[in-house]
Amino acid sequence: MSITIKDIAAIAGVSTATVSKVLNGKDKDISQATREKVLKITKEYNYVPNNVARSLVTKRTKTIGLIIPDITNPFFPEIARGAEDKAQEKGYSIIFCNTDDDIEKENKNINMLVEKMVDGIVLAASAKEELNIERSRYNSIPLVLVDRDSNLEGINGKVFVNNISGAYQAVSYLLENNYKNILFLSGPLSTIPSKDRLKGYKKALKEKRIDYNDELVIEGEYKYSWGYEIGKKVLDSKIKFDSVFCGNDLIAFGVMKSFKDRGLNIPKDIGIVGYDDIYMSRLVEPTLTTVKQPNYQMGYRAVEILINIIEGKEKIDKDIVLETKLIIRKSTKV
Amino acid sequence: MSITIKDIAAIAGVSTATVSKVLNGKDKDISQATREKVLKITKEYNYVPNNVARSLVTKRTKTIGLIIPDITNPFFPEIARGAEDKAQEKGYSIIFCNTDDDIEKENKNINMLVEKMVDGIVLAASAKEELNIERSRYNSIPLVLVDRDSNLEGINGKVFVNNISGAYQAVSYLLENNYKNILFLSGPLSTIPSKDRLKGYKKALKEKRIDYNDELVIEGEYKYSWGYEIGKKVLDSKIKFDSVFCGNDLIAFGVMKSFKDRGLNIPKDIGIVGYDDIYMSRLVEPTLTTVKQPNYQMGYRAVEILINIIEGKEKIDKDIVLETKLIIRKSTKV
DNA sequence: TTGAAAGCGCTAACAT
DNA sequence: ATGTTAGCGCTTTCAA
Repeated sequence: MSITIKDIAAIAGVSTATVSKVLNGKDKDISQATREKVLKITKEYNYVPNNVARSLVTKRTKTIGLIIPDITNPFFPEIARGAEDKAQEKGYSIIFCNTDDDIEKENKNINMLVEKMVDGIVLAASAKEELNIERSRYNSIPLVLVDRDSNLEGINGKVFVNNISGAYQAVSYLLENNYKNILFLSGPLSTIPSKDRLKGYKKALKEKRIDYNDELVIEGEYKYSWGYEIGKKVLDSKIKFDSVFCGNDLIAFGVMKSFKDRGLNIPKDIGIVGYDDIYMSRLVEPTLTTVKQPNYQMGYRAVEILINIIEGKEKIDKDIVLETKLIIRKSTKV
Repeated sequence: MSITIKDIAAIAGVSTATVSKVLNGKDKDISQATREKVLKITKEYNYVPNNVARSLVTKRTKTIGLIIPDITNPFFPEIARGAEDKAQEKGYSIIFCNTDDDIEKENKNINMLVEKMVDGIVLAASAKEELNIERSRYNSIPLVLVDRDSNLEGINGKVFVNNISGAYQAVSYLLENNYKNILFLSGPLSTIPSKDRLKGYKKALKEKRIDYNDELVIEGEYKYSWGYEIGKKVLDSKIKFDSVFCGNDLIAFGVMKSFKDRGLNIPKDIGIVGYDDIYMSRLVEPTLTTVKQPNYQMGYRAVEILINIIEGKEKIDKDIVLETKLIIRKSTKV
């Protein structure tokens, strides 16, 4: 098919070993003359190294697997981008797989990656906690978790974001700006991040010596539609509140819409804070105060750790917790 | 390290050829007994096939490269997802790379993919038209273009969307609903899709026997901020219009905001149509009438064609043009 | 400074 | 029904 190292060697009148050496920069003791000759032929014949052959002997594919639930969910592209940037920087490439939070797909993907001999895997685990592929199948390959925890064995690193302090920041800010009764519209409390946000909410209250009132915490879904419905309901109920902390931005948008429909003014009548800082948050009316997660950083750091492990620079397992940032906009009054 | 086909063969007391045959289902003439024996050992020892060794001999990596400008741009995740779904369906995996519309990165990525011996490449070309990596470097590997055209040589397939009819649909709809003077806020007219949308705009006018007035076409950027600024300007100008067709949804959001700031009612005073149907379009107030592009389909079909070429099922080069769909919401009156 | 040779783990004729 | 053998294209001792 295409030209190989053997052809180059023949043309140059040297051995394949020599060609390999100059091509890999292991040419300390190769004469300048042959080096140049080889390089010239290489160019001339448009030689393309075959990395699968190389991988077979070096046992390194220079590729890493990235498993996420769904690239279509606005939360993940930034993670993927961060991961790819770091990988590219280090000469690695990324195979990516979507799992749709489906354990079966997740296992299938892991298997495929292992068979493709990836050097490591970054996994944003499925929300379901039941996952339990026999880790023995791929025990030797480094695995770092991103965003979500998992009960998988043999995890070599974790990069999460501090959801407790994220919620804490948001709620404290509300409290400091004279909002007293903060409704918390949470996503499903089955996941750790959701639970942590609730913890942060409580922590902020406690610090300001405000009693926790569980009537003010409502569990729902991370969806616009739920925000919209619950917004109406809550207005019709006897629950007293002057502000809302939402589990994510979509819920916030939904709530906002339902409040505006009822003629309420945001932030004058009710303050609203979201979570995620998705692109839309700066476009809605009023613009949304929200908690920004360092998604790009998560992907980037995860791959960084992974490559360090792969290349033996990192000895011990490593856990990293990234901090969130409160983005203050117009849906809260100061 | 881990167990190989040779080990399995030794344990089972058969040859590697036999093991290979049963593992690959080429076992028509293998006795049931040995088949079972091999399979059992395979399970027992947790054998994982080494795909790089396999690829070296079969010359198939079962992986394809996906090159896009930026997964972080809301336009691309759907394409990526469609591509991955089709790939997975066919037992392929996807290596993905971001180019940031940077020719150099694009070339670097293509080279990397070629060296990794991918079976084919799906490319959403950079917006810049100058691209011209020597196609000879990877002449043999199938390449299909998605979304954007390119002057690359040796392209084996193209999957685009019909921007002419997309714009035509939008503008015709406006015209049919008694809007007379349609402002077209276009993105940069240097790209084919933008040019095509202008063509569609003109075509719709012509069909309704309305004279084209170039004062009503303004070229700008595909950004919220540009939409916002131009919206104000246009209101201050003497340009007469009763509706706006926007090059994309972001522009539409910007325009909408500037009009609402001036106390105009949408759609009563002015109708607005966007392009892309990004997630936000259904959340803004009023919800946005817009043109939906079949992005998922684009990715899906591109990989479908690519795999057909790879597997020799497709002989001739193939071009596909997908149709858009007008999503009617509340930013236009009926 | 260079080369011979072994081998990475697997597949695929071709024998038997 | 099973095994022998020759590679795939490359890297890497080790020897020259």
